[in-house]
Amino acid sequence: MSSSISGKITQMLLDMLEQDGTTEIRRNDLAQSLGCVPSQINYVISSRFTPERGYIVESRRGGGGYVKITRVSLDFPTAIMHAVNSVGPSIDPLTARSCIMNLLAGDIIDRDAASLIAAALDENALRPIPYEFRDTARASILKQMLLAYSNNRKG
Amino acid sequence: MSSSISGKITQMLLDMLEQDGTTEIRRNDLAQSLGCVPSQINYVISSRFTPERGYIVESRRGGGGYVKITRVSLDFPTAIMHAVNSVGPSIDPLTARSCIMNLLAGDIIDRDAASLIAAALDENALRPIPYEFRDTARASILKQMLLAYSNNRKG
DNA sequence: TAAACTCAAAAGTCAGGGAAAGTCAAACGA
DNA sequence: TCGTTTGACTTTCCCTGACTTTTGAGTTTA
Repeated sequence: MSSSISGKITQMLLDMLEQDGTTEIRRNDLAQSLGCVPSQINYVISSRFTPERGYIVESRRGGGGYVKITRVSLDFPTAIMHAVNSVGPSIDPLTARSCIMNLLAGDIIDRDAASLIAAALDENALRPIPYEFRDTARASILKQMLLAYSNNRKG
Repeated sequence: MSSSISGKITQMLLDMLEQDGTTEIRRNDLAQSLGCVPSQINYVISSRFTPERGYIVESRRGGGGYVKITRVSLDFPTAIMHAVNSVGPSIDPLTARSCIMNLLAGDIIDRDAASLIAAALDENALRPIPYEFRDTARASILKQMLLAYSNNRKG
């Protein structure tokens, strides 16, 4: 498992996250120090530090660029994480709506959040997206928002 | 972020604005004291202190020239409408982000809302959308969310 | 004296080069 | 097969310097 380079990268990132659940790296430096090509960092991040596993990833290109990984706090996340994992890669408007309503009804999210999430996932908001991509986009947005909400609830 | 010179300039200007929402600088002096070329001040201003992000910039050339930056603060409905109208049909990730941050800084939206909106507009969330539609989708989603937030506050 | 004429001191513009991360598809391997 | 590894190419952002434009002040001229 960690005999592979990807395993080592994963372990290293996990170690860095151990401190306070967040870490900021320079992609090229990390690749350098681990003896791999920079793009392999992307591979590891996109295959292991996904929303489903409770991570938020931010980055910036150009001079002074960085990649920042944040682990969502696992304080009261189980319901949220359950929702995130149950969404799957694609979700239609009606299912999305009832997912939100369920979370609201279960007091997992508050009314303001429900309203914002519903707005973002609405067909009107997603109209500029070609039809065949809408449901996957909706799923992705929903997961990111739930994760952000969960992350915010740590204080 | 402030590892780059542009970041330092940005921070410095933000600090100056902190006082009373306005600041007047001598471009050359500021550049001198920060160890950069004068035109970099223009770069920072034109990329970060735009009307879209809630700032107005005035200046004069020649002897006794200056650059003046003012942060506009508006009441809730006006600010929301201004934001919605200033977005246009398309918006890139960075501009979207600072639009949100500006609303947050002006106490127009709260921290939870800012975090949720930011998550929905993040490149990660919008990744399933083909590149050429992303910015228009982002703009559409942003407007819908702001409108929803606005409606929620009234009712 | 008033209009016209320098002139230097500011700020603005722009294009190009460099640095850093992202993308993608092909090759590879257990 | 399916996950890994690689590297060529793209995109974004930062930084610089040469060149342009504007402005106010001082000087000259009718």
